[in-house]
Amino acid sequence: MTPSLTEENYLKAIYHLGKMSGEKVSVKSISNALNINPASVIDMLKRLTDKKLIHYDKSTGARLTDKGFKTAINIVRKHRLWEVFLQEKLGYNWDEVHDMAEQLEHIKSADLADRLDKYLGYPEYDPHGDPIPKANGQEPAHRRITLADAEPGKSYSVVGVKDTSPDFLQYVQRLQLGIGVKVKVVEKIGFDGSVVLQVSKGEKTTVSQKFSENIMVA
Amino acid sequence: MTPSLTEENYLKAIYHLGKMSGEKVSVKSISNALNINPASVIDMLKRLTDKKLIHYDKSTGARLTDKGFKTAINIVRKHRLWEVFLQEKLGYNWDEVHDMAEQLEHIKSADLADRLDKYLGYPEYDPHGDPIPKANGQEPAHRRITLADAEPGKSYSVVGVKDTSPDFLQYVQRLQLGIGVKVKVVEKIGFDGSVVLQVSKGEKTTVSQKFSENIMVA
DNA sequence: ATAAGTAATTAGGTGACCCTAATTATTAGA
DNA sequence: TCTAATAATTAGGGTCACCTAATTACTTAT
Repeated sequence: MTPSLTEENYLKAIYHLGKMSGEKVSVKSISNALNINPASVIDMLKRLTDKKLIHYDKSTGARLTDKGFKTAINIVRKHRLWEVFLQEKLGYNWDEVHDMAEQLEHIKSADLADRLDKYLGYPEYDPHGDPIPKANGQEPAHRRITLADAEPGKSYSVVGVKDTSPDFLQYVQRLQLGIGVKVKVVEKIGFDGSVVLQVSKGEKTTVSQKFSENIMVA
Repeated sequence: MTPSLTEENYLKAIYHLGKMSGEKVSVKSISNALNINPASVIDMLKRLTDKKLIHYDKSTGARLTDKGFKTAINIVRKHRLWEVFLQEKLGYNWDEVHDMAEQLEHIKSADLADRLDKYLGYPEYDPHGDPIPKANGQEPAHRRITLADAEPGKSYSVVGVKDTSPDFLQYVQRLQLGIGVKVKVVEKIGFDGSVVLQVSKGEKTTVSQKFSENIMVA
């Protein structure tokens, strides 16, 4: 049976949580990510287990099976392709595409993603700088660090963000930190981890550690 | 409250049924159109009535309220715009776009349809020859008759189809009856209503009355 | 006018997904 | 180590959107 929209969202969440922190994907973390009550999450984990899309064990958390992984990576692929479409073809901004892509990623069709991929010229990254998985499920390698881990004195290119909340994305835009924008790390303040930046030959700005941890650079 | 996906599908069905036959939209007709049990249809008609999206009365059938009409026409608009996109931009065939558009029409966004419309160059008709409602809800007028009502001896242009089942659409393609294709009505058989056609200077073919009732020409 | 068919409706379920409240495990701090 | 906090789970519901079976209301043909 093809997974329901809701099941797809759980699989995607488990995929993201599993890769972002090597740690176990707990009921709590899923509950937080999807804003769903822990009791309901347990419900769903049972169903996903029955459908052999995940393995679940209290102590090790949830892990995607092969089948579950294929489903999840496919959704991620579609999400990111649609994001590229919305930005490149329809002219949306960086911070406007997420919600629509969240819906578009669930469109079912044998080859829509592949056609879209071709139409867009086989893009490697989405507007947030995240790599777009290939049709075969392979995710292009990408070596990225956050601004928090960047070396003072060096220059980097912005390749993406971690946080995707409107608040954050709007602040990012105000700082002119688009994809591909050059950023020089002037200094790191030891006291609180703040980072002093120079954005594309402009003035110096200081951002918090929390902020810097959410900007991906390469 | 914004209507659920299911509610949207009911509204769309009521819209189509209401316009195709000036007759009343009965429980039975909705049940047939959506392949849903009459009892369930009643359920839903109650809910749609509560939400003031339709008026329902056994003797007059279901009718869309202003609010319901706006919702329905918007879905139709999105459906047809997406069909154009799938054919024009992604290279799908006439008979492949329906199922995907059926899903895409439910994507929620303040201005996605308008951006798509602009991107596609404000098309007037979708690949089936059906008119695309404008953003303000106005449907471009179009004078079309079915092949069954066409006059023997005259030539017409195919502008669309009524049926959208794969079986039908594939047969249409086999007969080379694309949008804009010229068709000469050679003769009508009185006995069973069959129609003898000549498709774009090709050979003569005979089609059933049932078939001819589903081909729109102008 | 009445019987037979068809349409509409009611009653009583079901499964998917969600919730709250209560309970049991687990983990961490004094 | 024992207690307090946190996480996981169970029990019991709720809503949406569907179903079957039974009943009631129309229509139509004789």
